[in-house]
Amino acid sequence: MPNKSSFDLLDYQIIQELHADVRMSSSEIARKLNANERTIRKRIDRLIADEVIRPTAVVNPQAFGYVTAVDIFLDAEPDQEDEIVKALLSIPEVTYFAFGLGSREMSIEARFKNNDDMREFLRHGITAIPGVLVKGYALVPRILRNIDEWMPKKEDFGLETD
Amino acid sequence: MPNKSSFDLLDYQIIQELHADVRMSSSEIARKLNANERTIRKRIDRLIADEVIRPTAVVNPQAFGYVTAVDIFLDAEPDQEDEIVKALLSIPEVTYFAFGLGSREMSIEARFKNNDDMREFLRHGITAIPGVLVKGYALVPRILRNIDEWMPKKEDFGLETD
DNA sequence: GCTGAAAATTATGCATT
DNA sequence: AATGCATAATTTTCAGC
Repeated sequence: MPNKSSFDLLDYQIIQELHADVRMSSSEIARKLNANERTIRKRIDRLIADEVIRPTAVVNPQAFGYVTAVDIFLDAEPDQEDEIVKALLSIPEVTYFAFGLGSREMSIEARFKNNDDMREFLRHGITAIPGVLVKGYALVPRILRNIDEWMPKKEDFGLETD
Repeated sequence: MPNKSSFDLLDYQIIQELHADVRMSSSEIARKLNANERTIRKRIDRLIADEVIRPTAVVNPQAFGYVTAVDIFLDAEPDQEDEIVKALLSIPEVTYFAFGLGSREMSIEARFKNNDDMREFLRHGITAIPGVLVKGYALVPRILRNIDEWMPKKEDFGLETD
């Protein structure tokens, strides 16, 4: 079956390199991949412009003392969805925020420096938002992988597996 | 109350700039912050060495056709924890993986290109791992924030709020 | 821990295929 | 879409404060 992916081997290799070290210079990538520096740069620019990759500095919450994480499952009043979304996104402790299937379902992950802060948030922080009900929550003692560590498969670039 | 944060205003500003655009040159950051380029570079190197920030290219699953996400809650046989962790981390579709409170509890988030792939994973992919039981799962139609977008508060740098 | 100055490296703009 | 070339900008190295 022919693959009509819009990416090729060079894209795959560039993304691999940038994923491992986004500060690597285009010249060095070009050297490693036996390609022209100008070509590499244009590819990188296009990958960024097309929002295929987003170069950023991911901040480690633990370095700032945020050692506790909790997943919170919410029931949100549909009439106030816009306000609720806005309120949740404005909370700095919220590190993840997603909609569930039903129009009322939302889930967040939040980080805290200690159990008191977490408890305070669960009891007074989150419930202070009008239209929000905490359906349940679960402590998350250890996170082993996050989206920023994700990489597509080789096949996603229209390439055969090794 | 005096704050004994190990970070200062300059660190805060540097992280802000890099978070917004990690490709920004040290020279440009220095210009924006009225600091010396050498100073900025050393600060950046230290922030990276101390694992406060991790410069990377976050890959957008949607750009590769991964349009569906599902949260899966697992019951894992404690005796086989090591093997299960290894197996889960080796699955490319898994974009999030965390332990729950109990020694048996794990949760993952996985991405798929379509519902068939997701269903296949739920019915045969995940359950093929010895010692793993799917307790439940929930579709995630839309994700509004992820950890890579997180930034500490100004107070976390030992600074007053505006 | 911060800064200076020269050398090496890299990025950019323009043109060509 | 990829590349060569000249110029501008940045990073690096070594040093001193």
